[in-house]
Amino acid sequence: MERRLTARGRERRRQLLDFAAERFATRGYHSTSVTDIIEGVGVGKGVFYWYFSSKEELFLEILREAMVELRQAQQEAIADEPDPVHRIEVGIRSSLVWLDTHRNLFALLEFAVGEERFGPALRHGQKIAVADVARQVEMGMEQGRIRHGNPELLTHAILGVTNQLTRVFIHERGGRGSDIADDAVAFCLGGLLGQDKILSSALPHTTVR
Amino acid sequence: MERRLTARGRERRRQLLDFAAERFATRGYHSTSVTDIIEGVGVGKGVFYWYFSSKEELFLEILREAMVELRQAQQEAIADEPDPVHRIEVGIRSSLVWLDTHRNLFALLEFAVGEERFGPALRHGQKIAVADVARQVEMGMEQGRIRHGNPELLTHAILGVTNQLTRVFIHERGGRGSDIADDAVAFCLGGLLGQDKILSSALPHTTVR
Amino acid sequence: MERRLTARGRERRRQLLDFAAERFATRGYHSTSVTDIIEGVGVGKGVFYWYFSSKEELFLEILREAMVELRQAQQEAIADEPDPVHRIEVGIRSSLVWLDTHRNLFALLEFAVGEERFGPALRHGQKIAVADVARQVEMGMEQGRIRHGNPELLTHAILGVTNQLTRVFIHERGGRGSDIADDAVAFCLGGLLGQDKILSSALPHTTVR
Amino acid sequence: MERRLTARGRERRRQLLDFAAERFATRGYHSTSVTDIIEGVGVGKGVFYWYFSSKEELFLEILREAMVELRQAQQEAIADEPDPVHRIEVGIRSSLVWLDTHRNLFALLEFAVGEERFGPALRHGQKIAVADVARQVEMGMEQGRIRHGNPELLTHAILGVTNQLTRVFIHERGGRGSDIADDAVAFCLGGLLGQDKILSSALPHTTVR
DNA sequence: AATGAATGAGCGTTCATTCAT
DNA sequence: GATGAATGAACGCTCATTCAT
Repeated sequence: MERRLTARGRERRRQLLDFAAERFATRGYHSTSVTDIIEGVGVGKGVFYWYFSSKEELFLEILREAMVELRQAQQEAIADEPDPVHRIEVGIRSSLVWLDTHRNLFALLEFAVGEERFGPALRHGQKIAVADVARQVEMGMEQGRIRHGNPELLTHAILGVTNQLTRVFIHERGGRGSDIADDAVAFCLGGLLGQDKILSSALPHTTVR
Repeated sequence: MERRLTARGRERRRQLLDFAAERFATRGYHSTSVTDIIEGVGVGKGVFYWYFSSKEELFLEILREAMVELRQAQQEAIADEPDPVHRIEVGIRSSLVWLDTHRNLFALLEFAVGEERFGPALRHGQKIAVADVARQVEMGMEQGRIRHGNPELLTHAILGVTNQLTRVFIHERGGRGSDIADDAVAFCLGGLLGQDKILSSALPHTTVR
Repeated sequence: MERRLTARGRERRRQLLDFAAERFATRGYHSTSVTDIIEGVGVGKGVFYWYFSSKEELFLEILREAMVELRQAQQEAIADEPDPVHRIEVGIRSSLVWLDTHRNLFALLEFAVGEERFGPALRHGQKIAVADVARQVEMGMEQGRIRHGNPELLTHAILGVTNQLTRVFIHERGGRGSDIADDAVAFCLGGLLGQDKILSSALPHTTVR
Repeated sequence: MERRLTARGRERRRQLLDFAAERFATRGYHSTSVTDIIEGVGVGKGVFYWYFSSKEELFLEILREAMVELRQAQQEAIADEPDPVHRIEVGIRSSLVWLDTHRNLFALLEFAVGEERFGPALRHGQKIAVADVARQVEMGMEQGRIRHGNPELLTHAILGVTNQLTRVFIHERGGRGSDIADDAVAFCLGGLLGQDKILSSALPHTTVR
């Protein structure tokens, strides 16, 4: 599959990638057949397998590209920020904006989470993204700005917030990323900075079934 | 499908439901065929279609049951709690415990999120669960215990945290729900109670690409 | 694939087996598609895969049956013969007769020889058949009726003669097995009984490029 | 296809022929794609179709060359032999040696036997080879050295012996051609020279099912 | 003489669903 | 209630061949 492509070839590949991403996002991976894709692009079956070794590989390629792009957006956004807490905030905001402008890719990421096959690739990408943020969290802790805790876990909590808000308020309800950014940031920073005393589990009457 | 079932019939139905849930969770929805299920239970094809009109309906049934059970667990847990903030905390803890003891069902919920077909049913169930919690959040606001904001959005933020932590620390890494409960609660309550001043977006140099 | 079949099922299976054997023999394995077979029998695709796990398995099944049948014919033919040399002769004759009445199966065996995939099954079957004959050859040697030599090699020589004569005079030219039986037997017995002195390689002027 | 080739062109053609022969022999005709061949040689698709009109034609070309070479080896070997029986013996020996040193081509011949498409070409080549030997057999009969019979049939019997021994002892078991030559010659000459009296079919109790 | 891109019929196989018994 | 058999559309994929450059 290490194929040297001409300019025309790269263009075709892009066409397939873009059309497929759109289809996968709107119709789902399983409901989108290779035939759908090549008919949509207007080429023969062979073309598809000239550029991709399988439907699965195509999907993985889209997934990888999406994760790389999202990370780049985050990196560029925080590049000029020296303060770790600001960096986290700016990272959250830039993520929401990117996920807003690339809604179809968010749908793909959502789908991939629930699929055994794509889990590894997704976890790999997420590991990198999480490490980026966790480093800021750790720095914040060292500076006494963020309460003591497990940086990785806190990072996942942030990720959970941004993903869920994106899913519900942007993806399902068609809202704008910038509209929920303030709330997302407020909740996450509250979760990071908040004091331990708010934890009520010390109270004697708390029980869990 | 409104079928009056005998005791034996209900048992058969249960068998199919349980076996299918296990298979769907471990092997995935698409990789589990109706044939797999009926062979696993040891019955003929006709039996399957006697109890369920389609594979999809079977899955939806499992999904509905799971969501009802999760809600029941939460309701029972908070029944004795008068304080809204405590209720939220207890709700988070009971969710994590339930998701821990029903890992296979969590996998199903995860899968369903990414599938166009099961989105509506999932959103319907989630709507109810969210309304439950949002009521507590609202009450907390009225009592001045929780900072002002959109209760539904805050509830989704909580949901995002619990789901993500469950996915990563319980489902992927095989941890125990009770081990991450303190962190989840601390983050969420911090996010709910934290003051607005922590929001740094007021600072002049903050920009988002 | 260990499927309990009803009478009707066994009949269907037989239909598929017989039709496929005929097609494979006349048109070749690769040129006969699963679609050809099911259309020929007049059933749906699913039926094929209900009875056979793959086209390859179907072919192997036909192959196995053929080899078992051929061996049975030989065994029955020599059952009443006490003399090893007579047994060999009768074995040759019965083989030719069987290959004559089952020309399509001979074509399949011929094809299978040249195919990597079916080699093992074929060699397994041939091993058994060869062992049967080699035992007679050995006995003949012990009785001083057959010249000393490697029984297995001599058996393969016999096999080579019968196969080649079948291929050319029965299969290609449509002759009758009984018509060439005398010649085949004469040649093979000559090869088995002939004295060593006929080997001229001792002569000084014999050279091989 | 009657193309006037430059020296470089002939070289390319040879490269394709040799590489393809090797592949066909080791991987099989159907499992070797045109793409495999051109990638193995390191040229583009167009090159292939510049030298050969189809994959089938390429195979036929390899087949023809192999048969011509084998015949040449035999002819050269017997050139200095005046005695027909010696000629047959030397022919058998030289065949075994050639098939030993060209094992991959033997595999191709074996494959071609079972394929409808290549049968005619193979039969044509074999016809020539058989005629060569049959002439010697006939001469041997005229000289009273070989028992009376159908020269062509006896030639095919010889062919059957050499082919089967080559297949089993050289091709399958990796033995050396010269090691089985004595046995092959002994068996064949025995078959040719042996008296009619060894034919036991005259005995009253011989029956064939 | 040579290339990479494109074609598209055809392949073997799967599987949710229906049917006859 | 239950069975095994049957259906057939659809799938992902292959590959000999052709084409434009």
